[in-house]
Amino acid sequence: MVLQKRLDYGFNGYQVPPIPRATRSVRRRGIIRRKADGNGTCPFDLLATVAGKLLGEGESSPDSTGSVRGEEQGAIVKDEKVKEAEDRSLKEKSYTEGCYERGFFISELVSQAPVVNRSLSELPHVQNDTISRPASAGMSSDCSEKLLFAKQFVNGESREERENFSSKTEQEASGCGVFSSCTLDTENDKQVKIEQSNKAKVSTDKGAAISSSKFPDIWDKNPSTLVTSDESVKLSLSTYPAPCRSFPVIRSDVKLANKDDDENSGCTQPSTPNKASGAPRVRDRPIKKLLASKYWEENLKSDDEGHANSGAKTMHVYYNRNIGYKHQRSQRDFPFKKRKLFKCGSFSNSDGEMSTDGISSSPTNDLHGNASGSSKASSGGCAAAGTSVFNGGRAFLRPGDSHVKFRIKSFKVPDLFVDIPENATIGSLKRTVMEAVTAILGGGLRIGVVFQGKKVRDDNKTLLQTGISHDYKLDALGFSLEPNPVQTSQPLGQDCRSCVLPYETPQPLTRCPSPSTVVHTGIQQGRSDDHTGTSLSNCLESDHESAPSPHYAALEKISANSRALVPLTAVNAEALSAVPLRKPKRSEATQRRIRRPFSVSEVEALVQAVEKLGTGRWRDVKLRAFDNAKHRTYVDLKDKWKTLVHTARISPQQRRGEPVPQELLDRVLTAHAYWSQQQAKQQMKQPLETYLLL
DNA sequence: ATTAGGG
DNA sequence: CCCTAAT
Repeated sequence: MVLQKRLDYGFNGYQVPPIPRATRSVRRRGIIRRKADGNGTCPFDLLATVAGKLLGEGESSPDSTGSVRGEEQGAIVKDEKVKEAEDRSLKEKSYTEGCYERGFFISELVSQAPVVNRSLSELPHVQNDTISRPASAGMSSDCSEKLLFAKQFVNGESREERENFSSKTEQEASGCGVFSSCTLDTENDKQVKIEQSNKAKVSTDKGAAISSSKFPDIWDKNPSTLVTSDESVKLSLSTYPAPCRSFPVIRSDVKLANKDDDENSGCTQPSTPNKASGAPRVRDRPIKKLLASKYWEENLKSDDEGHANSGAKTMHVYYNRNIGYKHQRSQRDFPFKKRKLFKCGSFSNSDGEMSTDGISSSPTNDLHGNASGSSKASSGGCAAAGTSVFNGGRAFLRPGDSHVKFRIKSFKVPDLFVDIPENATIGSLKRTVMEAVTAILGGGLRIGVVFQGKKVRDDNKTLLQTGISHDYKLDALGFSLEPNPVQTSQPLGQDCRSCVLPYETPQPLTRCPSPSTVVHTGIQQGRSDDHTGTSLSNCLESDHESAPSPHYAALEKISANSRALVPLTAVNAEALSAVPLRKPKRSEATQRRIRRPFSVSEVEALVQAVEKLGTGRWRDVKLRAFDNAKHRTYVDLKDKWKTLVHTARISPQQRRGEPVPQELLDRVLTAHAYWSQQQAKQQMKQPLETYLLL
């Protein structure tokens, strides 16, 4: 009967009808786990929150299970697969002739071989095994012959997967590409430029190019399988140049700049759509984020003009990425719209300072008065949120004013390590960087205060006692963002205790001028700080997710009057609480995964798999065609199929996105119809059997 | 963990 | 894509 049906259908690619599997020996793999939640345990949660919001939500989801899970797990799974395969072969009973012609299978195996540049000829054992594998005895049904073939097929399949694995691991092991060089402007450059021309025209580093290894187009070679090399590029991101440094320098030379001149730069600019993702060739491979270790370096003193000062110190802190990540997650539920509102996507810093400089001079409106002046700074800060060190600050002093006012110019990003496949899209790269940065901030930050080259550890000291008065020496005060000790596995060498809480200011709509945050990418070997690499802008223009709210610029304000920072702290906390600060609450907040449109190649693979396996076996489909696409879960595949069917039914005019070849859509409809029918049949038989049993 | 469907 | 209910 089944056979008849099948023949009627005339499609010989279908394999077997869905068979309920009582037991699964193979589990998970590539399943995206979300809902990582972490509680803000750091004392400076506030700051972390702020920073996180500034950054906006991190893009990529933690779908990558990491590159570590190579061979070891692979080996395990292999066996399981074989087991399952055999297991299944014994269970599946309704087979149809057409499918089991050896030729068919063999060719299938060949065409589906996940190994990019291999053919069966190179893998004799596979072929042999596939063909000569003896059928296991113990079949009870009368379709032993069919089972035999089925088994062969299944075995072949598992073989295929084995091969898949080995090749994968191989490539994983050796596929560490390297970005050769990138360039971009340094912040210092910008600063200089800005200083020179009041116009604050900043050359963005958008041009930063990743001149690097070719982006192998694996797709072309084997479009039907989603297996690609696992070559990945590891980027070491750090501030440029070299170890991030720069403490903000409080300066008295307040400059006013044309506010509008720089508004067009940076993230407000329309970004080039990330077409790459749609292209079949560019595989949105899981991004392996190896942000395991982060280095926080800071050199004390050195103003943003590039004047290196003496007394430079460097501090390395081992930063636990996982923890940071959790926090990152927890911050993600920040209202998307909010982020959009403020088109502040970059970590740029040049703008704010220059432009507004609305020096809030009024001694009285510490909070509101500053809002105007600081707001801008905030924007700058916001941009820089993902950084570890304040880059610059400005003091606004007024005679007779016992308050010390200043503004943080920017932050710099500490070293980050990113592991990303070569064929990843720029968009994903940006996302990754964003995530890295966010992770840091999410890990909890605290502020360190450096005065005259020394860390001020005593939080109880007053500014006056410390020497920070309205007539303190300029350039003597600095701030730093430091990893939270609570989250840090390694106590910072030079622990700094002092801190200043973030000062939140009402933020008018401002934008970030130029994506100046320079991310320094270098060849990452383990976690050596290699600063020879290149830099990239990590302004995620293409992804509107980069709209941190300027609200949270970690801007501190020091009042010479306030005995200590305590009073201010209270105020700040209060101010913050008034803002949509929902992070602490929804610690388990999850972020919506980034949208990753299926490429034609993927659709092709999906269709092919479904034709063979049918609908309703998404796990198998996943394993079969998307085993290496870690970001595609079976649910995704199912959803995609759903939309594909829908797409196929609507008129071409109504379709959106990357057009799917009509041919594929036709196959979708055909397969869908077929399997729907099968399913219906299955349903029919069910009650019948039940009836017979009774 | 998977599947199926609605949102 | 997300979320859930039901397996």
